[in-house]
Amino acid sequence: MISNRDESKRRLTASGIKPTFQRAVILEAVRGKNGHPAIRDLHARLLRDVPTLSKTTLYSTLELFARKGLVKPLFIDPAEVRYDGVAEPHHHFYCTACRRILDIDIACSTGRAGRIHGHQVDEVHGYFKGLCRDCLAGGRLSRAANVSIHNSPRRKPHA
Amino acid sequence: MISNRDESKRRLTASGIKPTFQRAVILEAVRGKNGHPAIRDLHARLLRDVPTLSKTTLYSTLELFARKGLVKPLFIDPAEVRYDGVAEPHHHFYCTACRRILDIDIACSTGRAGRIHGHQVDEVHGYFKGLCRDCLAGGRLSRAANVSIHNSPRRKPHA
DNA sequence: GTATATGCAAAGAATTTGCACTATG
DNA sequence: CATAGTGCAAATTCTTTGCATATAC
Repeated sequence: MISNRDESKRRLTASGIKPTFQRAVILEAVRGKNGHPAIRDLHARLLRDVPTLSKTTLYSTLELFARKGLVKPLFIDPAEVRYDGVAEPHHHFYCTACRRILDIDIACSTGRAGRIHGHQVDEVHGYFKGLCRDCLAGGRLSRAANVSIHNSPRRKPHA
Repeated sequence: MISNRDESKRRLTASGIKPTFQRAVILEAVRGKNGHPAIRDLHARLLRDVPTLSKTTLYSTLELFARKGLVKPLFIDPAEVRYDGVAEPHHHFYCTACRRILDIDIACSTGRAGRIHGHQVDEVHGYFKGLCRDCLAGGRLSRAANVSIHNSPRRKPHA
């Protein structure tokens, strides 16, 4: 859709980022459905539209976006960094079965909390882990859940 | 101290773990001062006492401990997994300058929250990030803080 | 046109795995 | 003794880096 692409470019310009084709595509993807993707997900997904897109570009672009506040990296998945296209502070639920990350809409300490115990708090992350309701209900949406780094699944080597 | 070592062995036995020498040493270290160590920290620290201790053993032992509930892995440091020797639920502060992890003593959603939005919550992690009060006061305790994975420092390759 | 972005290939680090050796009960 | 734990070495994956090419303004 032209509108999404243009919307992304506008957003990039507004953040002081030169709106290249790749950046617009990437921003669009991080903000789109299938939220909270990992670099690998983005790479696999976008390769269809942009066959030359490299992981190098994904890494550098997402770092740039994070630096400019357009996306937030999440360290909730023990296997890899996931990216949140919604910059407004909110909490997250990580399903240890299907590995999806879902937004949690509770207000507890969500904002910049200022100071705690004398420490200057710049970020607050509420990470909830367990089984999402879809997996509880039968898990037909489940992806492979190879267990590895303790208590949490991790993608197994493709050995 | 013999008592700490014995205390660790007792703790291992109580958790149904065969109390080997290495395991006692490792448990002692995770629970001791310099809390929330990474595998690398433990390896460097323990090599003095147990020169043959391998990272393989550290990985497998800590996974075992986590499975038995003796320690909790923390994914707050973007660079590596850190381990908490205190299994009771509590929150954490990560200093982006000195990379220390400090316990945060607030009650917000600390316990097993049961259900949220229909999801079964098994774990709750409150991760606060910013500058600790020591670093704010001058940072003489600071370790090297090589920036990498966006907004948070990561140990640089030893290139 | 010139600075910046992109992408390929290779390096670097954390983590996992296979197998031989060793210590525990 | 027999089982289970330990450790070395190699493999795997994520992430970073160097440099040559291509693109945006």
